[in-house]
Amino acid sequence: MVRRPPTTKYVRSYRPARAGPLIAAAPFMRCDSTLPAPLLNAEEAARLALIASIISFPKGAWLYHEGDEADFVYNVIEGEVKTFCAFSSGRRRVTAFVFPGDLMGLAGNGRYISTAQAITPVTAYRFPLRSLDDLLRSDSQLEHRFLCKVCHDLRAAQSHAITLGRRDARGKIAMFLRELEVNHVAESNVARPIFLPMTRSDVADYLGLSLEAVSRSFRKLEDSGIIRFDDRRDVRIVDRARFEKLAVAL
Amino acid sequence: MVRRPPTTKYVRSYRPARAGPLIAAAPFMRCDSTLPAPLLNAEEAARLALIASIISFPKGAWLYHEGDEADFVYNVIEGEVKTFCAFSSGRRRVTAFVFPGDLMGLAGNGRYISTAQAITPVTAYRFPLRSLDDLLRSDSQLEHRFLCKVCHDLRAAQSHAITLGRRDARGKIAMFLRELEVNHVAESNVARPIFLPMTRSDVADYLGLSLEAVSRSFRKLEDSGIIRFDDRRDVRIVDRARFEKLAVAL
DNA sequence: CGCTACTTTGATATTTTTCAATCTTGGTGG
DNA sequence: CCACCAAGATTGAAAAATATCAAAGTAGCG
Repeated sequence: MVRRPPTTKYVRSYRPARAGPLIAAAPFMRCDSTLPAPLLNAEEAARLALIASIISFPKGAWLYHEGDEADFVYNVIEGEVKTFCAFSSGRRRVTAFVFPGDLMGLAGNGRYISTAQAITPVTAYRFPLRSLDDLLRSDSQLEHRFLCKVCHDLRAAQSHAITLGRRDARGKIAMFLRELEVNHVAESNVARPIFLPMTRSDVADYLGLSLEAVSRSFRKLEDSGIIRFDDRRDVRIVDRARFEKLAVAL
Repeated sequence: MVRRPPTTKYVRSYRPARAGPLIAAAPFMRCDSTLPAPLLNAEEAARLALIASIISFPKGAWLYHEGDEADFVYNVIEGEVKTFCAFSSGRRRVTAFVFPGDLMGLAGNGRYISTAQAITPVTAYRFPLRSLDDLLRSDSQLEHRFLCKVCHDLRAAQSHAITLGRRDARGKIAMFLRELEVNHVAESNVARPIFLPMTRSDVADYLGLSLEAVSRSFRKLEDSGIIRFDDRRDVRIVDRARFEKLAVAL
């Protein structure tokens, strides 16, 4: 029933631009900032790089499929990915948007629990699960970093669940925008519009709304003067105070 | 604004009935079963027990509060706990129900991200975060177990998000019941009614519904002959086929 | 045995989903 | 370089569902 295009393979063998994987997460223990920060130091990244290859995917490519044997874990370097579950009704539920610094494919117990598709051209480190498992078992320090990252992702998933629990479309959209914004801030401190690499339909599947509701909510927010679209993919928060009032979990 | 009863402290210093903590999770790597299974062997449990104390809480007690310094991690031995976020509107969102074999309090980055309250009398192992962190750093094997467990919880949180994404109350209820049922099966293979330790209001806050919608959905399912209540807290699946049709993510 | 907290049930109002049609935009190829 | 095409996005009107408000019914606990 579910269409299953083959997993796209585009191994590029160029040299890493960086010393190694960048894994971002808010720290596990007490710390000043709650913002995601690079988790690995140069040496740790280098150890990881030894088992990694770099792989690139064009926009729309499938990285892996729900139910497939989980052979690889990915660490996104550039671009954005969505992970989703597709149901027999044709409906989809997006479980996460994956950004640079994030891990993907780790959550499967032997098999991937969701399908991953590139929503922009993507470059990522790819770790054979087998090698990664061996490495982590023998490298306690590195394993601790992974534990931090997964805890971070768990928090993010719970936060997503809180967003989904809201019953007003505009509130969901506001919380979603703020989530994206935090990501931006983490990347650079420049105040720039929030970039929406995903389609309205993806947003709908992520927030548990119809795509029409997403479209209408964006419009209402813009008409109220709370946000402003530069174009369909770039939004600015115009009225911060009212925006925050909406985005505060209700 | 938010009422904040003091964290209840009832340290009981009896000897553990078991050799040590029981942490349940579906395995990380490929494996036959996807059901949660005990993750620790006797030796691992013993090592953990060295830094643990056993603590008991009466029904309704607060284990910790959102925003508090995260000093302890808990492993539930008996009883059930809910973790939730309370908002200024007085509304609550239940992020998880915690059962025996589960971990709690691990996800905070220095501070707890939710409030934990016992919904039945609870007994739990309590690990000082500081000691646990030291132990995990020095005990790679044990750390790997924790990584498995957190991955498991991440999957569970994403599954929760999928449930929340549904727009029909009955479907949400069905998925919720199945989630509880899997938990039961893991505990023992006996076919017995599904026990609902939480209130309808808790269920509503977990599923993003009003408590009236929860009540009505239960009734509709019972009137349709799909489920049957022995009493308000014990449900049986009467018509498995139709139940599964509902519970399949739509 | 009575109180209190939790549940159920009913009627109404609000929202969103659906269904359908139109409009944009980005990409392709002539 | 421009026109065309297809996927994505918007908008409108009607229908369905849940939220809300209000009141009455249960059950558990001391």
